[in-house]
Amino acid sequence: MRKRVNALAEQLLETLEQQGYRSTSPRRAVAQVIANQDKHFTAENLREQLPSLGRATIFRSLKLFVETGVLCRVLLEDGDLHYQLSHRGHHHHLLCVECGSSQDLLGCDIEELLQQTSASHGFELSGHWLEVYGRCRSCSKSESSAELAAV
Amino acid sequence: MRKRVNALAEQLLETLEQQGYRSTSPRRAVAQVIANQDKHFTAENLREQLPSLGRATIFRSLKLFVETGVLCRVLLEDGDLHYQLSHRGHHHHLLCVECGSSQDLLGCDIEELLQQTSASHGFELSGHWLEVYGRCRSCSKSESSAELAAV
DNA sequence: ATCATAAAAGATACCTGGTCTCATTAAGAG
DNA sequence: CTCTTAATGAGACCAGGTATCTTTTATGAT
Ligand SMILES: [Mn+2]
Ligand SMILES: [Mn+2]
Ligand SMILES: [Zn+2]
Ligand SMILES: [Zn+2]
Repeated sequence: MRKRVNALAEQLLETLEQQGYRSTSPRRAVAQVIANQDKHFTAENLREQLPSLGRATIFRSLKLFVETGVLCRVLLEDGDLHYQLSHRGHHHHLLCVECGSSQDLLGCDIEELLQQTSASHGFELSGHWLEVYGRCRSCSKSESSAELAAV
Repeated sequence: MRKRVNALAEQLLETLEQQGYRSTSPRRAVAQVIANQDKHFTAENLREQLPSLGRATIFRSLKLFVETGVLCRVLLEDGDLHYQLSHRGHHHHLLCVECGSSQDLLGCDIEELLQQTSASHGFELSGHWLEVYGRCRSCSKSESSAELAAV
């Protein structure tokens, strides 16, 4: 599994290089860490794991990885902004309000619905932002077991 | 028109009172100002218009008006958070990226679509956040005229 | 009308997440 | 290997918002 992670980290760097950015050692370190992350994380989380990097560098590389499509931003229900490895291209997230896990919603089937609704308001659609909140499978499962136990 | 605004402002305050909050003079001032606003605005805008109020009071009353359903938050495409008089109940916004105007989208017809999609991922939907970006009727009109003119 | 009490205000310190500046370092193309 | 330019790190700064504490004020009970 370690090997896989390194492979992923290298892939992320390649994406940068392909877009003309240098592969510096801070960026390699950041790529390592985000490849290891299995949940969405904050800039602060990243900083804790890379205390030797300058703070500005952390923010700069986050921004860069977002711009190059490696990371995406995730808006939590409480308004907090997190980052997460991105499936390239437009997609949305199912965010579990219980355990904080997130699942990607790949096909964006609301686009055409939105298109219609917008048009009917004389509005020329150019984009949208959607986050979906709820309970993931395992959390709703354990909640129902808890309910049973409580009876 | 001034009379109407006052009527609106009073309505906003009544909403607070009905929910057990006191009608204080800072809150009356804030209600006046937000009733006068015809676009979404920031905490800072509010502060400029009410320089005599304490900064914390501005933020506290914004929060309160949001909680009581008088204001809603609007997430701009660049990530900025604005406030705006709210239609009560769940709704979304059509935000013009050109002129910054916003239009409410009242019927939330994506709910059932989302419900299905979530269910198919084993996800128990509890809420969502959606903002729609594009060009409003008058902006797309003037853009097409500009195009014609440029030929 | 007065009073007691709890809520709210205001000043101000603090916090989080992020940008700017500027001097220094290091990729990487030639 | 050298040169150029991008990138880094330190640190000041900024925006938006919260916490703490003391003083003020709205409101319900007398
Ligand atoms: Mn994503
Ligand atoms: Mn709204
Ligand atoms: Zn969960
Ligand atoms: Zn417009």
